[in-house]
Amino acid sequence: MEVFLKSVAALNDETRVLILRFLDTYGQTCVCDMQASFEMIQSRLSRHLKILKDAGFLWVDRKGTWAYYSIRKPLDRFRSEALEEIRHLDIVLPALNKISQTQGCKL
Amino acid sequence: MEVFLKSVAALNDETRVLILRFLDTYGQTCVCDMQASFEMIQSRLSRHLKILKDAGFLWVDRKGTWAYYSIRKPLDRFRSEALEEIRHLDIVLPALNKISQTQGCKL
DNA sequence: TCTTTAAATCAAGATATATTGATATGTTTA
DNA sequence: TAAACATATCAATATATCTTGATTTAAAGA
Repeated sequence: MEVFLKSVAALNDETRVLILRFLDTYGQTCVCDMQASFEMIQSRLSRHLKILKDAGFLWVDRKGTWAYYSIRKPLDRFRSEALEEIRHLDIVLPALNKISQTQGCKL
Repeated sequence: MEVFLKSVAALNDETRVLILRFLDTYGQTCVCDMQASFEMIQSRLSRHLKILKDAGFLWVDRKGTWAYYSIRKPLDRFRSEALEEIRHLDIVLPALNKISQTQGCKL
């Protein structure tokens, strides 16, 4: 029950659904590029990423001070069904703003 | 997005997960039997049933003053996957206490 | 080692959701 | 039509979650 409710709680927020859709669309992305793309303040984004990670949806790859998040694979059945549902939602996704490649992550 | 989040929000509560499992296990049940089975105060149960119904998980059949709730069929893909997941959770379900058949719903 | 940078965590306030007890609605029966 | 009953809704409080800004951690480079 705990694990199921944790997955559901993670899905129960529009911001996190957008993040899942974003990562599903653009693939592995570093935190600062997500910050720039979503124009979201760092602590807020970080918190949502943690919740999604702790609920088993995301994987983090750390390189130095940078953190690259991606959809965890494989997802179990329920989580991948949720993702499939999210994939078909009519959402306006922000463009991928890869500031990391140009000016670095000075935000 | 709205509809998806409404489904997810409905699932995001242990009591409601129990109710879904209960109705999936025992089939259509009247409110007062659920009250008796869960030993739950009436307004609380009624609220949770409404949330599940409004989220598309339940169907209500009214006969006079009585209301019989059941899992709505057919469920769409995401909702039925959620139900399938709930079906496999390790839950201690209360026994079905059919007070409606013996003393009526005097609670 | 000191500074800079990226990310995570913390604390406070704002917002949303759950619970309870009281009241309202609507149907049946006396 | 009045009373009893099953269920729904409301109002107040309690609890949980989200947002923000500040602080902390940890890695890299000067």
